[in-house]
Amino acid sequence: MAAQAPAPPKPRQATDSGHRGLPPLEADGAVVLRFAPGPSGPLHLGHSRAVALNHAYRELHDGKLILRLEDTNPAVVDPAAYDLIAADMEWLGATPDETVVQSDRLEIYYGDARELLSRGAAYVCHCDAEEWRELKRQSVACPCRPSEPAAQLTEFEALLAGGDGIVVVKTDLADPNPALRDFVALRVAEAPHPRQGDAWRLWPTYNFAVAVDDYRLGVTHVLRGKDHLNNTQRQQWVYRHLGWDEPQFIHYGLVSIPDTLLKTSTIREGLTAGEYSGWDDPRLATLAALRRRGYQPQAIMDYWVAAGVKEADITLSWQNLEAANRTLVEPEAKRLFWVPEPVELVLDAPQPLEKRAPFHPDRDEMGERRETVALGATVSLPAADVQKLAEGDLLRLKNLCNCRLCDGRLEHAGDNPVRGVPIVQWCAAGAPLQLLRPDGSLTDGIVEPAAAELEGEVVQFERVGFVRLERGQALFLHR
RNA sequence: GCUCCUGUGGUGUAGUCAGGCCCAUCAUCUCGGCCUUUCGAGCCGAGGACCCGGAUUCGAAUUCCGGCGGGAGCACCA
Repeated sequence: MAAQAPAPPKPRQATDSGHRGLPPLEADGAVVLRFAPGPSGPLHLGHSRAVALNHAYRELHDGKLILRLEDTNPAVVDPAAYDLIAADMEWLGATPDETVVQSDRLEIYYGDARELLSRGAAYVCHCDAEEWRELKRQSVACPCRPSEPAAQLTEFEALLAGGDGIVVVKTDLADPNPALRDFVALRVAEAPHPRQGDAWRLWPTYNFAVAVDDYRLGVTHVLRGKDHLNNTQRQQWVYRHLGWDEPQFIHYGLVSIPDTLLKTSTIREGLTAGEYSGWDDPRLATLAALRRRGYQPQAIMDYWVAAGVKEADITLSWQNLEAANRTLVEPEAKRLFWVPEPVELVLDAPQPLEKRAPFHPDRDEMGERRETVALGATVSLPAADVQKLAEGDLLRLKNLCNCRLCDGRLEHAGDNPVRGVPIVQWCAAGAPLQLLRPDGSLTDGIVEPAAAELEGEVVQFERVGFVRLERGQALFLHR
């Protein structure tokens, strides 16, 4: 007999114990969580919320976190994604305790499908897809639905061997919510699977595979976005049909991430069209791109924990995420002079001058950059700063000397800082270095020699912002 | 169209279940000041919110009713 309609997912109980951070889960034993992406590409900022929340709860309850790769649609599997996703999780500090791959588990789904069929809780359907949907819309059973379990099981074995058809989980056709009436559990996909070749032709759909796996892997808490609210109710039908105890379902609101392309399939299109240099193109919000620009995983994780698990939809604030990252990066970042759109001026000084500039203004132990500026040397200054200067104006070359703009040259005007005089970064020696911003724009500039030793590091270009140095270019992180 | 979720300053969040301790918390943000040889950091100060309307109550962000707004699902995708 078919089960009763499951109750809608219970709202999360607020059991905040007073301390900051996430409210503890209701749990009377071990806590098992899972992060379950489809391997269609590497992870992006949107995915990181699920990773962060599941990981935070694993830590809070000393539980277990499973990475489950949901690759039951051969058409959208990227073979490279399995490793990329694992690497992204590791970078975030959320290494899974266990990894399972759905395409390795087809026999398990078949077993539970047979059980559903034998209980009269599912049926094999050969109707035309359009007609079947239309009948559902009208709350009418299709002709395949009523036949006996024994006949259904025979149909199922036939379907495994060949032919067309689907396996459908019975729900309540009269459910007022059209999204909840009978859903497909298995369907035929003849395309070869990147990992399994043509070993299988009958593949489970998302809802069926998720229900089976969450139960069989012992998941106690299903933590995911609100967009799965209906899926939860569909999956609950499987639990009821098979007499399984349900995990606790928790849904957090949708996140909208402004000014950002997150859809993996769209990114992939841009990639094949040559629009992006790779998954880590700094214009993207993949974790690979953020990592490359110098984002610290902890900033991302902390951001999501602070956002919590409310069901209200939220908007990500880049400003706030940047602030979280800045507090992490600021104490460690060495300071460097980088001169954007440089203008060269001869510096007239009575003798060679020596620059002594600390790598960090608040941390002497990080050392300093020293450089001698020869007599009659040319220094580069930011064009924007030079333009603001009137003839005869006083200017301080940071960590070097004061000078005055006279006749297109800089005249030395004392060594000690003078209050109220604008202070600018400059370069005498130095190498050309372009700054690439997340909007894709490139700015030419010159960086001081000390940069050569700092490739790969997050540094601060004084008066410009934090950047990560690569060979031949700098990637803008944020102010 | 049907079904469901949700609404506290610019952003996120605490408080909402058990109405008064909330002229509302914290962070970020914005503005001003101090400090600083960076427009970074730090310190000090200020600014800014309970979607709207009724009802219940001595008292409502918190309860009830009605609006309005935002979002999602209705795939042989995940």
